Amino acid sequence: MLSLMSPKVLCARGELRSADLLTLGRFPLRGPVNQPSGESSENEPRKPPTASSAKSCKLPPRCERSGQRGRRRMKANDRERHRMHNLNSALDQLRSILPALPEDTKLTKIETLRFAHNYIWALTQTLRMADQHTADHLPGGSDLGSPVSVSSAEWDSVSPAESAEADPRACCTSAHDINCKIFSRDQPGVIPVTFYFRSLCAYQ
DNA sequence: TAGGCCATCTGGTCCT
DNA sequence: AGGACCAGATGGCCTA
Repeated sequence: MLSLMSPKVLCARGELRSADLLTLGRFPLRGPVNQPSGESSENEPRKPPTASSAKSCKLPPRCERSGQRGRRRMKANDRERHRMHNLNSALDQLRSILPALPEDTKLTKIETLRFAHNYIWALTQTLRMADQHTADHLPGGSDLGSPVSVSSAEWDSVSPAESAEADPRACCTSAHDINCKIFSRDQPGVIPVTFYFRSLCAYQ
């Protein structure tokens, strides 16, 4: 049974560390997320800012502006709003494919990007270790160039208690772990390779 | 109440 | 000229 533990790095929120593997910034996250993905409150138009909220500029506030310049500015604002909505939609799509998040939580933008980065890194490591496993166990030596031996990798969240059982080194009860089981086309069942990725500090 | 996160407005810059 | 992109500023909302 192979087991890979990321180095546990205790750090205050906001510190950036590169040592952690697949990590989430915090659990629980902010309060319940009511809107489904794609209809988040982020996309709800907010109240227009007051005149004082407009950057202290030499121009009069929007409501007082007219003419071609004002119309251009309003069009540009609309485009910018639309652009940011598209960006948020893409972030929502990214959130939706990240694994094992509690349903009532929502990653912030920066957490989403960091988690995605770490997730990709972890999947890369998964494939690498699966190849190594195949090379070690199949007759005829290594076949490091063929990741096809792995048909899927299943990711679950593991409660802190479970993870502590699975790995007595797990000591941070505030963290959730991501458990990855590698399935193989070559062998029925589960290759006994399990990763426990600490989810304590997402920052790097 | 302070701090984090966010949407929005805005002007500047670059590109087509 | 107009659109895309960016970063700064601002205020609202929410949570600890």
